[in-house]
Amino acid sequence: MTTPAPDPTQLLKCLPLFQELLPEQLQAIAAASRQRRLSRGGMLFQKGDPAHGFYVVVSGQIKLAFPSLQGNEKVIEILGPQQSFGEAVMFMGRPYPVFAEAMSESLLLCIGGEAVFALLERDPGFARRMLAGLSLRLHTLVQDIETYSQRSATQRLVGFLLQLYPQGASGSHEIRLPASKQVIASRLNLTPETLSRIFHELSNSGVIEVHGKTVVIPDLTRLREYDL
Amino acid sequence: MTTPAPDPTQLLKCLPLFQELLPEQLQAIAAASRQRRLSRGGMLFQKGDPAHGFYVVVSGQIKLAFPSLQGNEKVIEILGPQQSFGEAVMFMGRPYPVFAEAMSESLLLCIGGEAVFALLERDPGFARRMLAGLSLRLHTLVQDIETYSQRSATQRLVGFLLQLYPQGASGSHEIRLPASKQVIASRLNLTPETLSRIFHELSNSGVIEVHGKTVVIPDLTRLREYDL
DNA sequence: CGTACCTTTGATGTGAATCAAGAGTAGTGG
DNA sequence: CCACTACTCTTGATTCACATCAAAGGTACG
Repeated sequence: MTTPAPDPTQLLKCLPLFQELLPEQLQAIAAASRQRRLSRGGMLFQKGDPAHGFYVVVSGQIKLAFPSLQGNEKVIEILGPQQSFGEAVMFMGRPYPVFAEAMSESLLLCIGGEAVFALLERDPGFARRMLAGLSLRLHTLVQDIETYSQRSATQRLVGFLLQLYPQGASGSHEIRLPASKQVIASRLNLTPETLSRIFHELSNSGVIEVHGKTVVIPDLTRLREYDL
Repeated sequence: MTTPAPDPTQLLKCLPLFQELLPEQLQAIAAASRQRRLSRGGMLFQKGDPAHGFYVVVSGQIKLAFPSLQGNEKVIEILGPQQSFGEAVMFMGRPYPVFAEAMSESLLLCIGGEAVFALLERDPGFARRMLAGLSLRLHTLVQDIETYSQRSATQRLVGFLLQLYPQGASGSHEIRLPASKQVIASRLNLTPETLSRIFHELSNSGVIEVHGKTVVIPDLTRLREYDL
């Protein structure tokens, strides 16, 4: 039933973060990492759990979110293959500020903190790549704040769709939503009802067509206009 | 008129980031840094400017914000002495995503990127502190998003006041607002009108007293209850 | 002491949440 | 293959928090 365990070294070397490491360094990291399988709905960690390392998504999808008293959680990020998370928390030796749940059958690599710290000692280039990676995330978050605070619900959705649109690809004009509309609504800080209504409006004005999880964009330029 | 230029090395060694550097390392950093004076309203950099280094506030106050078409800008952060900013952008070699403006007569240290990169090569401990510093910022931003998206205007203000409240200090019960109410409103993603009304409500219910920029908190516990 | 900017106060407007059903859609097991 | 349950998604009516508009005090400072 379960797919065969892939070689961790192979997986690691595909990550931007580890791109330029020497084989022996890769080995060291690989040795300090464990694989972790989760089925849909499985919890990787809870908010408040202590962090001993960071994670890389190999396959599947993981969502990071805040639990909420009334069960309506707030999704911070939806992570796919090749994306990593938890580095920041590891460096600070703090508990996780969010929880992580698998949205589908997922495979993860869990990389122990000690190995990273050891590598940091020896390879300044590694430090620099790590720093750059973290900076990128910071940058993204700053933009998220801009988004949340200055843009309407419609603009947020359009921005999201545009971001999903394969770079420069002018062929297909078709997007597959990466998650259920509920989850996307939460990511965009909207209720499912509102999201539904906006999809409807955009359809009516002919800017997009929605068929289940498929969104067709007949005129990219026109959609972009909503993005201000 | 201008205060005498202080010794950059003295300033640097007070910063958490540079706390444990060797004197010669401090020298190197100091050599690569320039001082920068700004008067109230002076611009340090604009959104979109290229980043060649990062900044440390020595004295005064700097605000980081997004420009906005209609002139109503969105304040991301208000930075005081000892705080630094721009590291993330420097590592990515990207232009600044926000602009920086002095809110009062300010003195800054501008630290060149090359010196930092060089130090990174030699001192893994420095790398680690840098990483931790950046991680902390990331953490804060994630919390900011939680704040913006899940909390009411009143809760945001109370949270802000609580954060301003000197740690554990049970003596004074008195806070000085670090900026004009306008600016604070923006930082909390509110209009000045709304902020004013909330201050009024909180005063009426006796949880706080407001006198200009001074806020008195007669009962800390009661204020905390608003914070949920 | 006057001009320019903060801050307050009141009246009104609105985007999105909430509440409340209903309509698909998808797995489950007989 | 067809109910049976359980979601996810839509649609409409209503509400509410906060923004916007407008105008009047306050305060700071050249």
